[in-house]
Amino acid sequence: MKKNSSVKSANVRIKDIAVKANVSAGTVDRVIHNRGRVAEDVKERVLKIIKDLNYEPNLLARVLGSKKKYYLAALFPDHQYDAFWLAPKAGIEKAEADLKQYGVQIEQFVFNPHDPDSYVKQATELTKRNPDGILLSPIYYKETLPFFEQWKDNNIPFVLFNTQIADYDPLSYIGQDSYQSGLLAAKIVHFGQQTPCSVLIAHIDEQISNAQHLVKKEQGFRNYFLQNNVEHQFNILRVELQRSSQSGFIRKLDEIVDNNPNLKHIYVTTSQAFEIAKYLEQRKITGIKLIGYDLIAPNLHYLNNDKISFLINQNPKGQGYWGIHHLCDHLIFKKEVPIIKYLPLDIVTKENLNYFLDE
Amino acid sequence: MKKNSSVKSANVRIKDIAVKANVSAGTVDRVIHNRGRVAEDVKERVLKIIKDLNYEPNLLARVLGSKKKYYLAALFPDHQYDAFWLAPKAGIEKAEADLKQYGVQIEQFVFNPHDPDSYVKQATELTKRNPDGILLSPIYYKETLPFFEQWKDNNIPFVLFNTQIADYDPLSYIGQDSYQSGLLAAKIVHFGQQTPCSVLIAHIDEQISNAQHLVKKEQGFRNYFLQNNVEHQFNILRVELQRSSQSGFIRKLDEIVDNNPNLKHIYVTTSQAFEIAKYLEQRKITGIKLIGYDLIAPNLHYLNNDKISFLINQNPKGQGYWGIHHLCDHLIFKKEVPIIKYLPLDIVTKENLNYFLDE
DNA sequence: TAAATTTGTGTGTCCGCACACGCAAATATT
DNA sequence: AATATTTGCGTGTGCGGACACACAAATTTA
Repeated sequence: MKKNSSVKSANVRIKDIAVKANVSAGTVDRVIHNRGRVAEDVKERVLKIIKDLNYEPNLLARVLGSKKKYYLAALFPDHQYDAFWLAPKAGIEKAEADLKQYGVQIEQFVFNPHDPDSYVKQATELTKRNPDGILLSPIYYKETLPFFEQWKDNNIPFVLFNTQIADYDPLSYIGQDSYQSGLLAAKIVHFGQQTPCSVLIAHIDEQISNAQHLVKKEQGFRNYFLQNNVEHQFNILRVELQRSSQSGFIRKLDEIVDNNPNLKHIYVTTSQAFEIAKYLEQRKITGIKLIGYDLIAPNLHYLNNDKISFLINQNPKGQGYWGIHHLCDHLIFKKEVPIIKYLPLDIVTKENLNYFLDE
Repeated sequence: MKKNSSVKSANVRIKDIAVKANVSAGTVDRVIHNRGRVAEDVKERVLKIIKDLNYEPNLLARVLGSKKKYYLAALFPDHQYDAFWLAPKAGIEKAEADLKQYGVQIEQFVFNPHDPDSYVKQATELTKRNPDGILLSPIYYKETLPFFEQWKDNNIPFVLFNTQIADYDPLSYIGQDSYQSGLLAAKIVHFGQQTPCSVLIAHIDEQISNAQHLVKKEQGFRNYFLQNNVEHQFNILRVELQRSSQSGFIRKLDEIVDNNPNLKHIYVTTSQAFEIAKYLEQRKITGIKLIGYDLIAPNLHYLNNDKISFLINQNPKGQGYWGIHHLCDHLIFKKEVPIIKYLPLDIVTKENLNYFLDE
């Protein structure tokens, strides 16, 4: 019974529906696509049969028959400024290759992540192209909103990744759960530390004010100790560092290290853990364990060195890949798309690094 | 230049080749499929043009046009005996849904993992069905070889997962890198332990003799300490336990615990970490940290309890999923398939568990 | 040398769907 | 009442490729 219905459903064609409804294929087609020009009673009859027979259109034939091309646009920072962005780019390109057969073509718009004007300029350019769908990492909140509004008016679906902005309901958000990753980092620290000690949270190279995700990471990190009733064992410090000021960077660290002989762990909330590793190496400090983010080359160097214990990774390649796929699921395959998709928080260490490097 | 060639290649059709070669589409078709009946010089001319134009067949049209159906078979243990197998099963079914459009249909053959006869029986049944491709977890070495031979003779590609047998070169192997996962477990133990202590390796419910992967896990685990020159800090014990003998199970553990007051970590090489957790809970022993494998329900219970610190997971759902995909890449899409594909070794803890549960 | 095969090639139909077009009947406009 | 428009429906072609078939020319066989 059950078996038959599911097996059969794969083979129901428009023609079958037409026969059963005593109309022509064209009429069924008009019903399916809501093109009008169908008598109300006939329409309902057809609709009922479609439902009864569990009709599922053959996507291959659909795509082949409609010669429609889909132009998608992707907006994200130039990897020249931050190697992190190589990964989403690769994911986007992989998705493009996967979906080429379906008439998908993607144009990339990259901008300087330190320059809002560059962002706006690229977003404007992108909008002019009037793509069928947009994938973007909206790192500038204020600057982004007008574009959201415009896209919404033009009915262009857009998917966000890496940075979330909930206004103007995007089709979907793909990315990191910053709070949770803070919790996770704390768990690792806790596991690695039985005796009381100091722990430093280091925010590097981003203005906290403009980076909500750093705040959330810190909250998650701190809350872990509270939730597990071990806050008395951990003296939590924090610091904001800028790489641009080399001397300030070192001075601040020196001060912290000198004043906290019991410092055992540093949690770097950005991808710049390698800067701390470099510092520790230069100062010949051992016994401080490092946890950071992102599998970029300088981090990997220190991970393989055992100077960095763990890197937390949230599949940046997958973010690009799934972002494009979500757009296509919506546009081409008319599938439901989850409003939010968090990719797994991977704990990466020297011993399992390999598996995360390619795919 | 480069740009043009890649953009254009998407649109080369058989017809275009035919025109350029001054032959009909049928002839080009015969060349492409090596159906013979083409003059040698014409064949070479066509082949050259195909290459020059960078022709890539439109897969959608291909699948649509050839009404060929692909019957695949999957052979793996019944999840009734070990919940682990629910995951590969789910992956296989997901792949089936993905590939249904391409005419793929999969039949599952499940067996009792404790009974070689059951394995052989199902494998025989499967072979009778003469599928176009086979995905299997060949947990019985000796019993498997004759089937490999038979399939090889019949030119039926087969993909292995979870358990590797290199003889008779399968199309591909997908699964775990046991040695590496042993290393990883040791890394975690090492990170969590600054002072000298005892560590127990527990093999539960499998005869070591028949389970090469357990041996490899143990090797990896031990070698970590050697490679990092910390073997003197860790007193490594080992034990083989059988759940079938409840009293023996407890007696052996009691003995070890009593004789090793400094025991701080237990590494369970199978999915039965929960049994140890249960034991520790009953004996009200705290201060011993547990690392195990696989996200099965009883393990998750103790993971959420903080009785198990970490579970190592090698995406069992993905194993089923990718296994089927590899078969189809080979059979349908004529793509190169990697001979070996290790899925990421995930370190799972209470704090990132959610991400690994569905996808 | 005539008949039977074997090459080599082109043509046509189908796969399931999208979409344009054609056309009669019903309805609206003047 | 004659004409114009709209509604409701069917037909036909194309998407790119697979495959069956037809058929002339080249070869083989008798």
